Amino acid sequence: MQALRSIERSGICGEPIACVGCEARARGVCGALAGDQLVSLSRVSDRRVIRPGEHVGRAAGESESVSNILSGVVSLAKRLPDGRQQIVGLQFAPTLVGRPIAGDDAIEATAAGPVRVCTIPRSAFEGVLTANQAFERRVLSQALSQLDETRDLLVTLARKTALERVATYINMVVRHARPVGSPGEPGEIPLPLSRGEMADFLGLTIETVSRKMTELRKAKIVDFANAASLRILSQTRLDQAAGG
Amino acid sequence: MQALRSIERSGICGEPIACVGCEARARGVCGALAGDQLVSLSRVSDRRVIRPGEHVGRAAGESESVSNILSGVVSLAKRLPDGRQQIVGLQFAPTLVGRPIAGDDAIEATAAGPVRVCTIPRSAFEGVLTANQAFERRVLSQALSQLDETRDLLVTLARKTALERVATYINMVVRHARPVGSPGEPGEIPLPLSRGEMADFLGLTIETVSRKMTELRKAKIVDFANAASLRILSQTRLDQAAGG
DNA sequence: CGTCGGGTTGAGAATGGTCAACTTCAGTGG
DNA sequence: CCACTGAAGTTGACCATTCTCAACCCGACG
Repeated sequence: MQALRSIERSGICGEPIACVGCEARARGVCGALAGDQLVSLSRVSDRRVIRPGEHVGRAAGESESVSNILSGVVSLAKRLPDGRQQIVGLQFAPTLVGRPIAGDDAIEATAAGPVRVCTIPRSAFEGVLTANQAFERRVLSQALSQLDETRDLLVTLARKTALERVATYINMVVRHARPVGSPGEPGEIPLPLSRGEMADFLGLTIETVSRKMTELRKAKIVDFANAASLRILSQTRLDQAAGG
Repeated sequence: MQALRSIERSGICGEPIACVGCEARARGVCGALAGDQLVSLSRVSDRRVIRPGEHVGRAAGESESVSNILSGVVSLAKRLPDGRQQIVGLQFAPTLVGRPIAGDDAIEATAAGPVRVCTIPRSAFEGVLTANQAFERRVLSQALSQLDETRDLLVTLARKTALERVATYINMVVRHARPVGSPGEPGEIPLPLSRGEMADFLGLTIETVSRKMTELRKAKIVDFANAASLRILSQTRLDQAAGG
């Protein structure tokens, strides 16, 4: 969780050094920012690395904040009073974690694997939200995308079989692993979640996830030597197994 | 689907007649509008009544639009290629139905019971979104609320038992039936969804919903003469049955 | 009075959960 | 280098919840 704060500017056009080449600037909400706004935001923002299993945005009693994911995967989990829990979303770079505007939440954002984030106090974030309408539009757009994704996940959990859910998850990871143009068959794809986290995400148990992974392997749809990565043997049949 | 278009203004302060006393104006996104903006929006908006089972916002080959629910309940459903379907959200007044900004959707918004809406062409809606930042903020806020609700539903479907889901649904209806201050034990509460729709919403089958309703009745937690409404006998035990 | 849609109830099947044993592998210390 | 340990993963046997299929009920409506 080392703080890499940088408030220097790069020489050329006044863009803060921390923001040069940043994923959030290229494709995330910060793309709407320039000049003074970017500089003043970068002055209060804080780049850090979150270790696997640590919470995002609640580092050591600090106040409410919003974080931009720069790399890695963050899981959002909710918990029922009796302890049952469910991962309600996985977020990849470059998306926002944390409430952009006030509201009760009770969501746990946890780093699945190492995650780099750029954290901004919520007060500062809200300031930019109000000062820059293009920024607010991007936040709205991102919220709507997350709504869509959450609804898709809802259908998956409510209507798909265990095998379909596992296949759907693998497909989801594959889509994020190959950023844009998809080369036919890549090599080993790292799985960001452990079996237990997959179970939490897919509304299953560890045992069922394990069984269905084995089933996919025995059906020669995927193959893997270790549990944490795999290789797609037939994308077609994987899509089929994912059931839409 | 009668069109009740009204572009007249009320005498007093220039508020369009159609907007006087409107739910969407009191608590919905239109609360951010006044004067000319409200007038010009009301000029292109269209109040109509949607009959049960009809789709919202796709009336007879019209272009893309956004609708504000004035009264009634709208269900949002997604469908898998093989026909399995799932209701991914229920929306009550005064919330927006339809994509505020572009994006692919494939969601079916259907009236569950009679619904009154105020429909606005998306182009006009986007115009207001850009012209009035308070309006955009309300849209963002509503999107975030929907995200929260969808995540709650996700946990319910992924982790709760059939009985808990049915009880959770009843509680949800109760909360919307008693708008604000809840008088202890009200009378008959109408259930907006049929058993089949409840099943689609809760990720169950009609038979299981029916059985669990019976179970709740036999346990004297609720009571009902007809299938379409019920009476709460013990809110405490209902909360308990809903499991958080 | 018959039919139709929606709802309820029952019996049996099946999917996924539970509990428990076992394997694998990384890390540790002899 | 090897044995030990603990965490993560796999596999198996059994069980429970929910689904499937089918019959039946009931009220609305012709």
